[in-house]
Amino acid sequence: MATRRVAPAAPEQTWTIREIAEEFDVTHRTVRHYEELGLITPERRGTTRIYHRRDRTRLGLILRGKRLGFPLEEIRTIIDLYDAPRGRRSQLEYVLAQIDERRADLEQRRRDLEAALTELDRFEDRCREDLSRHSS
Amino acid sequence: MATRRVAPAAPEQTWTIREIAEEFDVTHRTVRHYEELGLITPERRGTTRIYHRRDRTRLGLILRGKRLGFPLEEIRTIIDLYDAPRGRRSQLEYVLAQIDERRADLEQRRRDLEAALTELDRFEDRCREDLSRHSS
DNA sequence: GCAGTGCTTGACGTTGACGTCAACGTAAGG
DNA sequence: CCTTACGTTGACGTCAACGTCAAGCACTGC
Repeated sequence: MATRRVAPAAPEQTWTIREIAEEFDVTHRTVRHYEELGLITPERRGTTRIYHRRDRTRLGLILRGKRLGFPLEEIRTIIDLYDAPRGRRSQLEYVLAQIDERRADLEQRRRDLEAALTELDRFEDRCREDLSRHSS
Repeated sequence: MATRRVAPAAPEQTWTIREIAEEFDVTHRTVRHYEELGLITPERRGTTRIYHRRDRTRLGLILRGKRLGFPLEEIRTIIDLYDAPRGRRSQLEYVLAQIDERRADLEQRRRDLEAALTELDRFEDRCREDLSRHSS
């Protein structure tokens, strides 16, 4: 495998709490709450929080997890999984087992989702039939 | 369309609160809570609650909605939609509009879900690569 | 007839996920 | 130098979704 060339230390872009909060359409209180629970750990310049791309990525994962109905504690274990050490074989196997659990969970949700959409479609068909009878 | 023959008033099966709670693997307190919020309205024989097939169907919808991460109040508006009066044309059109909103919501969740599953797959691939390097 | 067992209604407690102050630090502009 | 804007840390409030008693009725079996 070819070795990658590293960019010459471009001054990485950072964000303030207000900026990422507005960008993701949450309040700064929400962002701080996630930090209290250990879901994001922004850099500190003195006392001020500095957010990097990594933090933005994590915030995106958190909010998607929320839209899917996962509790924050569970979300933490999930995104921590992506950053978990995978050096030793046993660690890797643990991570792979966790992945399987996660997938099973997500696939259950997918089944629920497909069922809900199917029912919704059938219901719409019935309504449209009723509507056409009105017109005739 | 042919008229349907109605079954000769078979003694419809009913359930007690304990029975449906166990069947759906929730506590009776949960079932009562859903009733307090108006999500199910079991028959009353004296003071005792009697659950019919209709209530079981609704409970199933509620729990699926929960697995998909919907709040109970929203779930109520959804399942009420299925029982909403659709006699007048305006009512039908309202219901159809609601259906569209619901579908948009569900499809957003589906996108989130697919994205999460795709990322999980890619992550598993990386882990399996690491693992194979261990073995070599 | 009385003890269980199951069902009932309150009423209060708890947990998760933030909202909402209050009180203060700090860097920039007028 | 003083205001203004944005940042910070507590601490407490709130709302949803139940859990957890307590206390009582109603039928069943012995």
